[in-house]
Amino acid sequence: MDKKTVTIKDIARMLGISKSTVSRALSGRSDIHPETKQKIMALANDLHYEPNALAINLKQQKTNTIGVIVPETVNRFFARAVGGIQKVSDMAGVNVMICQSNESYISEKNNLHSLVSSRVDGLIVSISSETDRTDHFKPIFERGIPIVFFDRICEDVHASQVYTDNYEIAFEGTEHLITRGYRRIAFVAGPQHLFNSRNRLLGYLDALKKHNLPVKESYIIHSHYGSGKVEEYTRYLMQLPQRPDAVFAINDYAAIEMMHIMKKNGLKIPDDVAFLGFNNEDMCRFVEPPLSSIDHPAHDMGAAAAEILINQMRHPDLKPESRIIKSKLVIRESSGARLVL
Amino acid sequence: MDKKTVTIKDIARMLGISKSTVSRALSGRSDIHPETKQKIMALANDLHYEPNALAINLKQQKTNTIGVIVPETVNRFFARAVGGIQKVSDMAGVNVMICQSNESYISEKNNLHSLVSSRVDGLIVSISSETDRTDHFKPIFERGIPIVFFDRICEDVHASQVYTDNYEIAFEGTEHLITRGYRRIAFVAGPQHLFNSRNRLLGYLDALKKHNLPVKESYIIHSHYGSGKVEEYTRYLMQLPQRPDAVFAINDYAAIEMMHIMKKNGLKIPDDVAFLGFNNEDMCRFVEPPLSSIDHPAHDMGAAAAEILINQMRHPDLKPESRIIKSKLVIRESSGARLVL
DNA sequence: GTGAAAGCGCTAACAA
DNA sequence: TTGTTAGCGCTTTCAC
Repeated sequence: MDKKTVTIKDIARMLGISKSTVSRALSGRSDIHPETKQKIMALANDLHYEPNALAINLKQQKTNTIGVIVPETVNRFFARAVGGIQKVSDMAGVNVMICQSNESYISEKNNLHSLVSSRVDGLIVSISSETDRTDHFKPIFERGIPIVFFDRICEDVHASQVYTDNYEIAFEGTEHLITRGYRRIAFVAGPQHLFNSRNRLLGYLDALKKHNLPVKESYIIHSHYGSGKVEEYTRYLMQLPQRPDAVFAINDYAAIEMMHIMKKNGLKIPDDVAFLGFNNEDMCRFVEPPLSSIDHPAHDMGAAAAEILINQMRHPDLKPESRIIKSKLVIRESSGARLVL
Repeated sequence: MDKKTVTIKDIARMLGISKSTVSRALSGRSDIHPETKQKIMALANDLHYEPNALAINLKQQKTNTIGVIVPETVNRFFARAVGGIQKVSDMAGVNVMICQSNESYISEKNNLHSLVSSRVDGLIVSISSETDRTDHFKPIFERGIPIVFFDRICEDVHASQVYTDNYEIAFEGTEHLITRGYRRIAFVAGPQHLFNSRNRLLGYLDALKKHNLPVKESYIIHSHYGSGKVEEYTRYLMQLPQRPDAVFAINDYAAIEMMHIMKKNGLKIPDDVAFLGFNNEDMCRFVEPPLSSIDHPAHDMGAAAAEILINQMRHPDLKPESRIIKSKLVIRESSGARLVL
């Protein structure tokens, strides 16, 4: 069954010419007789010749490929970001290799080495929630492989970065809840070694301060992404002597599940408890009541990251670039009803 | 900046030994002096040596990598399937390259050639909704590269297949609606050149027949995946002289959006209209009322596909294998309330 | 236990 | 316009 794969050598032999001529024809060089080229192309086609990218890339010392490491694409934020990366890359004619760290430091490291071994020309990375050190990226970046971190960025590597205005939008979201009359605002925070999570928490805290509201440690939940502990957190919040009257959650999944549980326990949304999520998933529109959320422009972030990276791959002495993409507060009914006091 | 990448040759020179010895040490051969090995490993580590996978794979004539082509990972079914593929592959120590066709035939073809060019040792594919011919797979499969199609399989290529009991589960779902007392059951079908869609439609039709219900063409919507036309379909169904009293939809997104629109138009779910979706997305639990759905075991399908493929990569003369994974009807309130007549 | 040499498939000087 | 040759980084016989 395993018909030997056909190479330029085979084509050359069959046509009684040299393999350089075949190579020239196949790679669209001009200095070749039209007729010869014709014959070569025809035969290549007949034989279903597929160029060996390994050989080409080895020879060229570049792969025209960018490596992508994201936590996981079941998280639609990252799926959409990858979509943005691929769109821009396709336009530019560069290939993309996607890896998932599954939120694991060790997988992230493995992915990284595997991509570098495959000699990708650049990297786009959003670090795993477990990753709290950066020694794996440094030597690679210092060797001159351009890296663009996005969303979950790596602060102490002096590479390019694409992220959102976390602080500002968390501030704005919190302030929105406050002006709607909510006073006991709980915050479901992400891991604090992540730049994003830290800044969002800061925005929340500063908004409280600005409005002279007390900061209560008991209202701040330090969650891990996808920890499956939402039910536990909800129960905890509901049994507090002073139950919160609003929840600002690190992502929509947590917000929606929490809202669902509270509803089942007889709480009215948003009269008893308001909700505000993060990411503005499609589902926000369809839950009852529709969930207010922060529109986190995943696709644009991916696209921006790819733009920056491809640019750097083509102009290696460009300085690293930071780009901030604005997110947007989308107000729906889950935080919309209570009157201003 | 661009410190030249270090190769075994560099290490050999620096240590005053031959590159074959370095190679032997690095690839964990036993016939090497412990002390020499020690020195080599230490230096490799210091220099952050990264083996060149291109060179290794070119030499070995294999890459220990499987190529995956899925329509799109923003579709969580495929994201979860990829998760299953990666889990099994990781365990087996093989690499995975993921491509997305974005439901486009031409992208699928490009992905395919790019993966073959990269000399993947096998392929796992779920074809795009646009793909209605198979000439691109045939020559590749015939050359001896093992392929496993999953979910959206390619019938006329005699490769391995992993799919669900589409006919049976659609039959069961339809029958469930019938026994709950629904009589005018609309069906949102997928593209009919897809094996899945065709069998699901058959299951629906046969269930109607078994219960002596008339088949109405006007109740069958031929949709495309992700067509963004749900609103149009919904309006169409609602204005029918005999409005359907149940909708069985090709996926949960369509079902949820449709349900949402009908609710806004004053219809009671499930009293006026029942809903049944496909895929059992997490969100089914959180919408109002919770959506009944077909649990489509995405992760398991991916895992099975990877198992079969890896097996075939290791034992090239194995026959293609077909595996059917059972799906499951999950009944929730959206189809649960009406009494049996 | 180690080295020399050939070759994986391809491209790119350089010659002719 | 075409052929010859060297070499990308690595593994793997075959000698020693």
